[in-house]
Amino acid sequence: MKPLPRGFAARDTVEVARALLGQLLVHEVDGVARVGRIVETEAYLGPHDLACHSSKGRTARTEVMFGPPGYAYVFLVYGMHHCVNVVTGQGAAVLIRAVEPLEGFGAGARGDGPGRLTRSMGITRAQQGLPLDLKPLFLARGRSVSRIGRSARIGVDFAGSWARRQLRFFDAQSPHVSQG
DNA sequence: GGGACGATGTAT
DNA sequence: TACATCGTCCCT
Repeated sequence: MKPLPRGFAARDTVEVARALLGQLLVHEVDGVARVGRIVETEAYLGPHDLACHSSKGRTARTEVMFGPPGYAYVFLVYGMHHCVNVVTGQGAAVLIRAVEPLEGFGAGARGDGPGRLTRSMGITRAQQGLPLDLKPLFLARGRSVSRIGRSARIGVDFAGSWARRQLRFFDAQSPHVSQG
């Protein structure tokens, strides 16, 4: 399986959020590939976006978001769930919220939800800052999405008018999109 | 040093 | 609708 070029993420963040739909997220654990087809994403536009972690300032945690595009930003929420993002640069990133399990998922492991997919694919802060065009964690070409749905982002009600922006994108035909 | 607060998931 | 659970951020 051939990784997408790192430059895939070096575009407008909304464009990347849409282009990621249908592509594959691959994590090799102990030489075994876990493959999910991305069916739900959210765009976090940068320091001016009050829902974006980088809006709280440039800190050790968010530093990778200010680096070059095409790297993984992984964080822990609620003390127990990891979330994985594709950095697009300038403090912006795309959160992967759901994948369709294709390969290497354990029995009963699910991909619907940002915390579920990282758990199922073995992604933790150990993968923070990894380039997404090299093993063990990378993006690859998948089957394109025929209809893209759009909505406000999930769980960012604190962000004022930014909470209402339509920055969540999903495969309208996929049963693996999260409930939100 | 300490307290408030999550880009969630699951059980009640 | 309650709550588990802990890293991060800022000291309100």
